[in-house]
Amino acid sequence: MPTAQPVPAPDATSDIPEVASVLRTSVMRMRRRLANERHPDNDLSLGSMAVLGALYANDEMTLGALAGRERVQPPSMTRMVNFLEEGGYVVRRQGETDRRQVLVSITSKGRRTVRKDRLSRDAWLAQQLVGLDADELAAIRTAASIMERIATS
Amino acid sequence: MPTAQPVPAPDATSDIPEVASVLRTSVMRMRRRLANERHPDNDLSLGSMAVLGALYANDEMTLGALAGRERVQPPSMTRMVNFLEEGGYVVRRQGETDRRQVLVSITSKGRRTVRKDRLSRDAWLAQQLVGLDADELAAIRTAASIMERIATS
DNA sequence: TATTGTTATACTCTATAACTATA
DNA sequence: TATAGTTATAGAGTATAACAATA
Repeated sequence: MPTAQPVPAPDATSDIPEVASVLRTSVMRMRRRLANERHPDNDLSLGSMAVLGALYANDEMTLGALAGRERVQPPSMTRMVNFLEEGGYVVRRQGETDRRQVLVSITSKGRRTVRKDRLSRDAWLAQQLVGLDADELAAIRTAASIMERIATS
Repeated sequence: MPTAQPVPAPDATSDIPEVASVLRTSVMRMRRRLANERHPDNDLSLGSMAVLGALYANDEMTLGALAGRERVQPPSMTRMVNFLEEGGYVVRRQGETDRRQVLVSITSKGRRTVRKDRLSRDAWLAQQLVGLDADELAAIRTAASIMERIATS
């Protein structure tokens, strides 16, 4: 029998498959729930709002950059930008140095929408988070950051 | 000027809107990435695999219970079960006490598929988690558990 | 020739409404 | 009448393939 030893550091590696599994499952269910809970007075899809959010932060992006950032194919981004442009949330202009490019920028209506909706569009989720303690919020923040890195890697 | 005081305990509540926002965003992107990264030799959708996983754990469930668990409407679950049944992964039988019910159970092929795929289907995600330390894995576990609770609430 | 974006088309997943069978 | 599940149908979101414009 081996001599008693300090408890070995938990082998984090051995947990990885299980963590991957629970993470994947919870992400799938969470996403569906989020899609169901979006605010009825906002006719923008979650995807469109994400695009608008990116433009809120970056002012002007090429369509390709938006597609890359949101991890959709260019035709999908064309559709989203069409929709946002029809609603007056963004404008297109032709690239100057490279005229194949389409530069998309957010309008003042788009900015207003982002600000107004940031208050309300996370309201449901925020409500679900009420009651969590600081450690739990920190865990979510850490996990979200890791997911973001994985999703955009 | 007020006397210097100990740093106040961070007001976790004030962080909630921001945490909600980053969580929502990361879930959306992560889900899309997961959908893109599923293993090519597995023709079962992520949703079908989740159903099979539930049946692996529970042996036999009604179609309604499966729909409730996966948070889809009954017609959607009918489709998934049809698909799984055609593939020989599950079988239907009529409820005994209530003959309106459809009891769905997993076949040995389904069990084999779950076992085999549990090893491979999370492989991509697990690979992304390699290198995380124990605290980070714990954070993901905590966050996943909270997401699961929220999504099924 | 290669790249950026668009158009045409089709597929997957999900929902609602109407229906059947059973309670 | 109410409930469990199915069928019919439609909508949202995404993809691939083919194309146009530009580099």
